[in-house]
Amino acid sequence: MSIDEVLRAQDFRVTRARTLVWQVLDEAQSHLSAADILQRVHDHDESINSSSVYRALSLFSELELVRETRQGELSTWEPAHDDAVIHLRCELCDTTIHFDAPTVNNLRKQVGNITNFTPTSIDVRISGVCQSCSSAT
Amino acid sequence: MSIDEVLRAQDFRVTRARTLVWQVLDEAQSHLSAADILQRVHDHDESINSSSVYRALSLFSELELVRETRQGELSTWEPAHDDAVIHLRCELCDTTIHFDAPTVNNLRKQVGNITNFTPTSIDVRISGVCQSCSSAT
DNA sequence: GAGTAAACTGCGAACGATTTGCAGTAAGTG
DNA sequence: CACTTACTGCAAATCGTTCGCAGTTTACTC
Repeated sequence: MSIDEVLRAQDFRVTRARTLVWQVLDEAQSHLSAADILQRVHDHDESINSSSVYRALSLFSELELVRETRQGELSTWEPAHDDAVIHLRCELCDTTIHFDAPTVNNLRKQVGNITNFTPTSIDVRISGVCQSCSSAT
Repeated sequence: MSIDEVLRAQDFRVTRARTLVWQVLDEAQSHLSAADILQRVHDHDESINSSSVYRALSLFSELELVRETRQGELSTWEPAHDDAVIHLRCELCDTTIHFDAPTVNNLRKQVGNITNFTPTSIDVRISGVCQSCSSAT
């Protein structure tokens, strides 16, 4: 289902701002800051305002089409994905990559079994140095 | 080693603001926002300014005496602790509790072995509903 | 204790990412 | 094409956090 269809199916209008923001996130498939997104949107259409970008992002969040994450000072967004994924964030270049680890689900179960806490979502983040930064010494 | 000694050992001065901020964090042993901290500091001394609280927190962060975390909109601070600890955050009451899970270290090793990413710190957060909130239905 | 240099504080102004109010624009419908 | 109203651009507001500066405290020496 395309973004247009998703929007229309829920009675939201398909607008240039929304389409472009989605396209940018979908093409990048990585963590982008609001500034990144705005810049890439502007590559397609200078006239889109930052408010519209924020408004599109918050709509997409509500529809659970994107996932917002705080990284250091600012928020980043990426297309929504399964949460049994580890975010590896490079301290040098600030890039985040994904690592698919089924173990994460065990961790979640473990907590559910041992404690009286009922988990709904899990978020595993590891900071460190990525391959390209460590080889670029 | 008391906070006073830690500070003096590194040639920082022991001041009322620093002492109070540390005392508040140490007594709470939980995640406090800057506003929480300021308020509790003010319970002891009205004259301490918020800038001083922020400055104390950022000093303590550099000395790795406290750990700063982003929770939703704002930052929270807590005394530093081992990172093989899972943060369980209740979606209803916004409280964060700790769960000691040795498995976390396995996860870290796994990533180190399988990928070319060199981990330095790991942060596992689980959202859900805590016991008191789920029984208070 | 008094004297000193430098570190630290309070204050208020600045900052910067995000949000909001409003008047105008454009998406969807018939 | 005409009409309704959701959505947008703009500029101003918000709000947690940071910063510059003048005045105060700390730690140190005598």
